Amino acid sequence: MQTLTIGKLAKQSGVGIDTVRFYEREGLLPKATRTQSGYRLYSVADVDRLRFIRRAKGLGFSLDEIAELLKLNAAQGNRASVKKLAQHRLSDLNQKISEMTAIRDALAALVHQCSGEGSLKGCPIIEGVLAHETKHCPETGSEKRKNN
Amino acid sequence: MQTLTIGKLAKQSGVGIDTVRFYEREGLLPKATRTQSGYRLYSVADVDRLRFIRRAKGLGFSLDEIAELLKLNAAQGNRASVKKLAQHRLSDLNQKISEMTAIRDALAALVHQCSGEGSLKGCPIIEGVLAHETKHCPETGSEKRKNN
DNA sequence: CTTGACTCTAGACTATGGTCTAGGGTTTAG
DNA sequence: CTAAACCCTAGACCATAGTCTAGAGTCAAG
Repeated sequence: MQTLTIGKLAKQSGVGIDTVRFYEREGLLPKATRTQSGYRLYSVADVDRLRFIRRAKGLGFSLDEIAELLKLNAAQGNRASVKKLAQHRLSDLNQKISEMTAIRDALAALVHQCSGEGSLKGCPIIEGVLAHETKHCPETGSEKRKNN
Repeated sequence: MQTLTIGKLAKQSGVGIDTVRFYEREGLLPKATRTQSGYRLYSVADVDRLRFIRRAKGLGFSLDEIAELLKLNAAQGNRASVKKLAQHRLSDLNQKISEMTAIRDALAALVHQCSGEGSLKGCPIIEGVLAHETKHCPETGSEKRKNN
């Protein structure tokens, strides 16, 4: 079984060297075995693991969620827990998509109304942003502990 | 014309006090006039400005973009530039929405295939993430300057 | 005049996901 | 043997958008 240095691993899995070390620190990759001089050694299984991480990231999983997925996998977890995680991600995605779509539609309407000519006085886009009632302000993030 | 202290301004515009100061530092609000003892003083125009910022943020503009919008407004910019900015945001949004939708569909298919029962061996979600070819990996952010 | 509410500053800290630097040691090709 | 290319560590730094802290000054009410 051939072993890889960190540079080869990084190249083969399409991430940066620093990223590999970062993932190790964060627990997404197990501590690598080392040569007597301290160099990390990897196997092709690690290439797969890194690719898994990349793809899961591509599916919008956060590193924390990916760690959980990998843990479930390693611990011979059951499908129910994996499915739950994936469903959670799915509804999160649906939520975000509908929020963004609402925003997109509001902005598109404004852009559509704007001739693109003349001064800013009465520009529908500027006015539109000024005029909007709080409808289009999804969580502004300032509802927690205002003015101390 | 009545003036407001920072606390009143923050309350009336629905942001935190620290946020007001932060926006001033970042150039989204002009340097406030001060009392002789150094307290910031604001007018109702500043309430409008802050509300503008909130709403633009709600429309997905970044603080940098909002600063640009405000600058255009202040500089009596023309509609063409505002429209350009808004269109840029719009296509950005459309791009993100379609990426997220593709991801959502891929994940939904995986979840749909998974019974939610049994061990992880052969779980369609895990296998799905492992099997995916690079199709569903939009910019992974590691194409810039890999392995130094 | 004191107390509490309010404000000031600079700078540290949060979360996310890395990326880069300095100052070394190691390995490999010529 | 030497130089390039590679690897190591700890810790700083990036962007984003704030949030919080410490220590001090100010303002209004009782």
